[in-house]
Amino acid sequence: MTTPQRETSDGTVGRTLAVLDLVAEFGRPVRFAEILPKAGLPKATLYRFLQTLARQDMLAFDDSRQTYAPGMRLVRLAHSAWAQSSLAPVAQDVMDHLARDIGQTIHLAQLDNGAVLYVDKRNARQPVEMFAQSGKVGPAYCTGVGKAMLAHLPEDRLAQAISRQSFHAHTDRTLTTPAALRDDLARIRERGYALDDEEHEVGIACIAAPILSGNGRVIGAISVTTTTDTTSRDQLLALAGPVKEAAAQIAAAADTWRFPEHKQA
Amino acid sequence: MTTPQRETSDGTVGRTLAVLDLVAEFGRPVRFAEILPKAGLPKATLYRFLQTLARQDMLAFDDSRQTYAPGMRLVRLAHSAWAQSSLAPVAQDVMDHLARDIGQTIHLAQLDNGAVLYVDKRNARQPVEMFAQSGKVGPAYCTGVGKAMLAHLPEDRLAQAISRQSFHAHTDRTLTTPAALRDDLARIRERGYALDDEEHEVGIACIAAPILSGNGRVIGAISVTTTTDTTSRDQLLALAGPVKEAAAQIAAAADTWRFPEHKQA
DNA sequence: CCATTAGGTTCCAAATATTGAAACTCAGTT
DNA sequence: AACTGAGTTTCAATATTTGGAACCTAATGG
Repeated sequence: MTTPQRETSDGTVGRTLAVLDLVAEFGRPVRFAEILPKAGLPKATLYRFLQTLARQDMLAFDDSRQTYAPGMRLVRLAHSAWAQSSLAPVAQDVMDHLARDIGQTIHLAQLDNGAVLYVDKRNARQPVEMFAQSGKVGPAYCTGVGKAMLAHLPEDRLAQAISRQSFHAHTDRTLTTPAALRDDLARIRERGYALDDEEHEVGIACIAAPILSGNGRVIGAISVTTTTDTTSRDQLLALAGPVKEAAAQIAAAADTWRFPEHKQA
Repeated sequence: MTTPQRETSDGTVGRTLAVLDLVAEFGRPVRFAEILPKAGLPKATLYRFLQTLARQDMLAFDDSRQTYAPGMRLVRLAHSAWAQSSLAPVAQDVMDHLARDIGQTIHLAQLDNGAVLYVDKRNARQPVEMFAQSGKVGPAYCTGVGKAMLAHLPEDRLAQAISRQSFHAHTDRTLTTPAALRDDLARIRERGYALDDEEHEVGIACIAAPILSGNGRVIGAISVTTTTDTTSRDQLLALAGPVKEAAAQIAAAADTWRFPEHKQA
């Protein structure tokens, strides 16, 4: 039906998963009473949902503190998701090479509900930061990877994505209107790369390129991040080539990619 | 009702999540027909479950190939889980130090349903392997971290965990009986560290220490992995000190750990 | 020290969503 | 043209979910 209501979610499963999201959003262990008002569910119902999620190990309940936090089953499942549904495994080699070649922090991201979902990363120096970065979400309208992806979205999906942006002025260079953003997106399409010139964080700039599949759909983006005090704008722009090249390689790899055969006894 | 059928799991949510696990276990995109026999559910029911999961972005459905794979929402959620329910954030500094000091691959793991769940890792050299390692599960009976944790489980939970082990002889040194394992666990308790001397993979040895909370419960384990052709047994044993030390530090950090305060406008 | 409240938990009849056998659709075969 | 296998939809029967209200505790405070 054309009921533009919020047909929020389907069935018990949907409602329960919404609660899971809610708990995850807190970013810290939460108590029943903190969730209740935000959930908009009757006490008894929320209670049952939390119980179920906890029994299912989707949430971990801390007896002593009486708090709920996302459970380890999610980590297990996500490993699977990351390994088979993300661009990360396919892009691994390209990421390694690019990281070695230019020695800067690089990110691999995908678009997820209008937001940027980072799926892999290489740090300039440090050993890792793992998951600490993979799985993280960020805004699309003010990051290099975000804009690179938005720029190549078909109009309907773009409109939808834009409507979900919050347009918070993180810095005084942040684009804060759909119009300004659309202008930039047009430029990005022409150049083939996106710039985030301190739009998200002061002192941080990055250059990003979209990863386009054979049929022209955006399937992700890759970016190099630098600090303005160690890297000039020209130096950053000089990276456009390598970044676009890497994006193209990942795209090619993704088109070829077939799942490695598995078999278990 | 008094139909003591298979009350396998709770409600629709439980049954749906079981299907999610099932899909994840395949380790590759799967088609409806492949899932059906393993699910033990009526066609229509399985179909609805998959639909729901896909709509919820817990599964990604590939239109062209008609396959289901774990979805990106899991990656988002897992980030949250990892950041707040795992030992990883607390152990970060200790991991970094240990990695720097001994320059070998180190793992941080937790026990999850009788299996080892790796939650963090530092590679000897390479930039990363990310998620590729975090979220991975492995056997408990033949890995250093696994045995270190089993050794400190209270009897009831140990018995339960042991009953879940598959005791596959990965190498000719693998302990393949509960009795042999229990012997080793006793030794581990005495020494304070566990050894995996090519029990899981030929040419790979590791030394691991349990991470015990203030009240004596195992909350995880940490290990150093080496290859037998670059490191002698004595050299490996010499790492017992640093590993135990690191474990103790993580334990201490975990006991102190309070969640950093958050607030959003 | 009892009264009061706030955070949790349990009940249970009514309302609803789930169930799954069967029928159906849409390729690809034979 | 009839068949087959994979995937999708239907729909009445029925098991599940629902949530208001009662019920437990600790805590809090007067």
